[in-house]
Amino acid sequence: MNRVLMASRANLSDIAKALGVSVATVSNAMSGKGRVSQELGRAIREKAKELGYVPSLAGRALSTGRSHVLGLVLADIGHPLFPQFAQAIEHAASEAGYGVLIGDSRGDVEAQSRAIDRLIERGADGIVVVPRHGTRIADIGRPVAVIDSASTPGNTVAADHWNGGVEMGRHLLELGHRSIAIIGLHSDSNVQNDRIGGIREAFFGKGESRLVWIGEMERSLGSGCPLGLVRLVEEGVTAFAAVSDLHALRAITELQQGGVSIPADVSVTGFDDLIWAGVIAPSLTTMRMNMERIAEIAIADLIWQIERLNAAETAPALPAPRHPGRVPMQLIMRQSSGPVLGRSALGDRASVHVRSASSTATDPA
Amino acid sequence: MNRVLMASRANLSDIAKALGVSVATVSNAMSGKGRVSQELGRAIREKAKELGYVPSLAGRALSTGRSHVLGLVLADIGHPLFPQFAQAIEHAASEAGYGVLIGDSRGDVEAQSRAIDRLIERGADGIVVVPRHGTRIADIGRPVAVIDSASTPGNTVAADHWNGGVEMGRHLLELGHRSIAIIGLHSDSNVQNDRIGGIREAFFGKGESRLVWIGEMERSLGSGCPLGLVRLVEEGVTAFAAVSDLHALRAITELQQGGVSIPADVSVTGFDDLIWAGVIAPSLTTMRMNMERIAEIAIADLIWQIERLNAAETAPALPAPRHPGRVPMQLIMRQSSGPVLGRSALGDRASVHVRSASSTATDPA
DNA sequence: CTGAAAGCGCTTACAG
DNA sequence: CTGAAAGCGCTTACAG
Repeated sequence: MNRVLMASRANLSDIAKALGVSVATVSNAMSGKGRVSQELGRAIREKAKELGYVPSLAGRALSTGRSHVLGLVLADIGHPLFPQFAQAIEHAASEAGYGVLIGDSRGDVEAQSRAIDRLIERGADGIVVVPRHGTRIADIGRPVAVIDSASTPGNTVAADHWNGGVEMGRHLLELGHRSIAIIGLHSDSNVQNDRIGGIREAFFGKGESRLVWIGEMERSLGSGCPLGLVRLVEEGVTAFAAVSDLHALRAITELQQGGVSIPADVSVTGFDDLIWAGVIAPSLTTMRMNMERIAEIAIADLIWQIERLNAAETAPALPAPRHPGRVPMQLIMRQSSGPVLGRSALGDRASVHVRSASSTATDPA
Repeated sequence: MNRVLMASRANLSDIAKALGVSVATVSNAMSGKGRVSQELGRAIREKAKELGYVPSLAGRALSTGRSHVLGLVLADIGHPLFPQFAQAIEHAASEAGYGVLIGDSRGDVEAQSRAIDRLIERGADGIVVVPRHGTRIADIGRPVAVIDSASTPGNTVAADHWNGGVEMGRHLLELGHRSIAIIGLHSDSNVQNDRIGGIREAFFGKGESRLVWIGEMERSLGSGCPLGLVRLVEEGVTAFAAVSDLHALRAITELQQGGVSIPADVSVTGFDDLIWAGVIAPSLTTMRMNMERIAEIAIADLIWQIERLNAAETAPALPAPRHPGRVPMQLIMRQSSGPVLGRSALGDRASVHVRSASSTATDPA
């Protein structure tokens, strides 16, 4: 019989009975709200531990109207950055006593709203959204924290992509590069636009930068098509600044396959410090977001919104949390970016080694 | 006043009042359980829609003792495979009416149990675990589905890693390869061991395969160290079969940097079809898991366990779901693996091009 | 076919 | 400082 009791979880009422007090008192003691005498409080907590008491979130949720669960919606859960986000958000939320429910919009804009709706129906108190490029989050009648870029209207917090771009540009300038190609996917991403804007700002008046849009090339040549980077090298480009490590990886392999050596012949840099950045050869110089900090701020902001909602007119308005909307990025210098060497002869050298896969690339126009 | 009512969500009681019936009947009509007359049922559902009724999961959870939330715990949420898992699990769970709460064990074995505990405290009805290499999941007194490898005790469902290995081995044999190197991380992963075992089985008596353990090399040379693959090519290896696309990527870049051309000089293959497999140059031949199917089966099994728990002695025992513990993998042939060409001269050719980063690699012993 | 009632586990004013 | 009571929204036997 004892076993039977052990099997089903103890609840407040069990503790109350065991101690001959009321559940209200037990509840107060556990939450530290209503004042309970020191000794009774201690006795209750002890008994709770003894019985292996675990509060029922469902019961609490029902009476407080708050689930202590947050939703996390990403434009594309399949994106290689998702793990970093998920890990950081989960950690920050967990520290604050919240669980994280995932929603997937599979890269589909319309599905994004449905994912958010589902999360809300599931009772999420608030939602963290890393929106799809060019999407605007509608008012969903519940707290939302948007992580995108400072230039996105309604953005809550994000890495300082623009300045990250500036720093990356400066890094390349310091290495002696004066003609670079910036590689992006498409122009409707605020994050990419900011990074690109920053790089160009750094180069303004000090060197020239041209743009390679992968998305456009793929639209005509098909996914995974060569980007024609070797030709750019022949034209004098000495560095490729990709706005994502994924594109940087693509550039590195295409260049290597074309016989261009990195960083001896050209430099390549990326963004985000994705999983492979440290292990490919050469290892990739990249610009990393401070996910921990971003997640912390997003969660703090969300929780503030949630609590303000609960406080309503009762308490004096909670002061809005002061936080920077932009969190600095960090340059991780690795092997793929190096000083400009004697590259004048490179054009010839590269063309000699060019092999089919990349040499057949049409113009990067 | 109408607005006020709209603002706070409608509940069963609102519907009941509006129609002059009892909440029990409304509940029955909505769930389709107790029999309710056709017309009343229709009227109720109509009114529910009109009022924008969204059931309260908290209320339901409290009365049924089931949260309809599942936990997803991965050894390492930072693993590049996590997005695939998360997406597939989220989808399958969502189809079955369950939400997915994420837990992160940050690659730490002990943290894995704590992550599971936290998820349970949050009320998860069951847990999907993709365990850390070499970990055994303790009985947590709640339904669990383990996704690892068929050779893991207690495994619920997984890709057929062994056979995937066999198929990959055959693919390489068909291309004419007779001497290959298999690249793995470390030997305490069942998944890796199965994949390796399969490849070796295919090669048994038909060619030779040697093993490169990245983990061991890194322990002595540091993370991201060169793997000495060019030397292996000089010794006659014509193909590298990595048990993960991450290692394949490392191999490809190291070989390319060393002046070895892929697939003209050697073939490289991977596993998992990670995000970059299709876009690097050359694109990567790999073996893909059927995540959708695996997730479906894991979720179905989990839900069966959950329902059996509820049914208890009442109903006749639910028949256990019949499912294959091993889901076939699929070979994705891309450019990185090709037929063996005249490679006799390769040894010299490669050594000529070798550059510092990889040429200084010590023995892969 | 429909409804009254109890209960899931917790919190929160309100009395004492 | 402590407790009795109501209520959060739903479900589930059990009557009618």
